[in-house]
Amino acid sequence: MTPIIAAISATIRQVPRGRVSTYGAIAKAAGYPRCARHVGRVLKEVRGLPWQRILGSGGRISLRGELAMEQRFLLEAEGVRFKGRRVDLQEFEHRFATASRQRVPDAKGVPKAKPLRPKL
DNA sequence: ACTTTGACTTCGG
DNA sequence: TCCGAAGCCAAAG
Repeated sequence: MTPIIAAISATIRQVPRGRVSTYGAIAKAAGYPRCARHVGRVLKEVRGLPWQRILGSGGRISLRGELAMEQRFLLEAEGVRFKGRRVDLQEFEHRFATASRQRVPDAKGVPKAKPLRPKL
């Protein structure tokens, strides 16, 4: 379990029944903005997560085939309503309390502090 | 150290 | 609204 996977898993678990979040929002809340793809990776690998509550940008389901149908079914079963092919995020998106924890809390000393985006 | 791999996102047409 | 391309970045091999 790498730190990023742990952080993302924990963040996903914070989304309550009847609410949803997005890959990008989870990534940001977990302290890893721009790592939306990793959220997908975690959802696939880690078992026991409320995977159905995570949607793509705009509240659209980004899965294909039967999984997509199942996701929609599960969400509607817990009270999340769809407007066409998407969920109204204004109404159902979960707001994380502490907006965003910042980065990985270093376990040891604080030796390597590299700029987040060296390249700008 | 390098390449491939995504349950992604944004932008143009 | 629906693609395609480009950008993204840690993990895995």
